[in-house]
Amino acid sequence: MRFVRNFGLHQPDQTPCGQPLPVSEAHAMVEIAREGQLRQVELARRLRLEKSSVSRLVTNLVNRGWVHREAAEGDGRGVLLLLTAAGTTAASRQADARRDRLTALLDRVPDDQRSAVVRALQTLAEATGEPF
Amino acid sequence: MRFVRNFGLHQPDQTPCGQPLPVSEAHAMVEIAREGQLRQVELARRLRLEKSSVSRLVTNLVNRGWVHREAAEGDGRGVLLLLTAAGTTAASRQADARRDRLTALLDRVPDDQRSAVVRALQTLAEATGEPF
DNA sequence: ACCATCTGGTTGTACGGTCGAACCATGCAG
DNA sequence: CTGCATGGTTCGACCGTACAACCAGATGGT
Repeated sequence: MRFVRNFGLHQPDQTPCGQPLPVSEAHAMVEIAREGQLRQVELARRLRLEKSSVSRLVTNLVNRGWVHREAAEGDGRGVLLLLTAAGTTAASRQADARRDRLTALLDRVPDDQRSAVVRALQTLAEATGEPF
Repeated sequence: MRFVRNFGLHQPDQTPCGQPLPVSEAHAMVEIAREGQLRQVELARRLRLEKSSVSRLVTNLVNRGWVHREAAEGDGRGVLLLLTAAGTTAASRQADARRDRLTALLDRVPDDQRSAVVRALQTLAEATGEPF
């Protein structure tokens, strides 16, 4: 709880890393950038959002010129998401901001605990991987 | 990011611990319960919220019958927050839910890493204690 | 003692993220 | 072919938050 508050995770309309970007959009960018291309339904699954929310979210990203919607091959219903050139640039800029912010954070934890903290967060992410 | 999503921290209108309660209200209850009494301005500082948001938030808690507003002694402007009897009950119920949820989460991390995870989160909370 | 300034709270307004439901089109199995 | 499931979109509503304007009580300098 303290970490959520202190880190600014309670305000969904801006990144804790200083980017003027809603948290969910930033997360979406990370997922799409990581995979190169992503089905919209898969994005919803990863972000734990309803498909309607994702539809809007993606529309926002498209309006920013970062994402391109494309028909998924082999399934006439699906939508495939890809980063535009501008999107790739934006994603790496955001990654930089994230890295800066996280190193600034880690600078404030004792040296001998840094790796433990990082490992702990990975462990937590895995532990929450599937509903419990 | 994965942890935030998986744990459900991205939806502010319900607790990740299953309580039908906005996250910020739950956090407020924790703070008030911990201190016994709390100045509203101090609650805003801890929750990292604007005073206007806190004013509304507290009004909600009052409407639930959980919190009692009282004039702060020694300062005619201030408001002192106290839990009602119902509020104390609710707080402990929420604490139970939180404990259950967190032990369920910890059950999914390897035994030899549990204490490390808990310690890491404490470290992170401290590291973000003051703006950086 | 007075006035300007600061501080704590409240209210009005606007914004935006999320969900659920209704709807449509496409895939799929019987 | 028919019924059901799946992927997306749009609509409506809800609610948490910030910012600005405002008020009242506190504070410090002259």
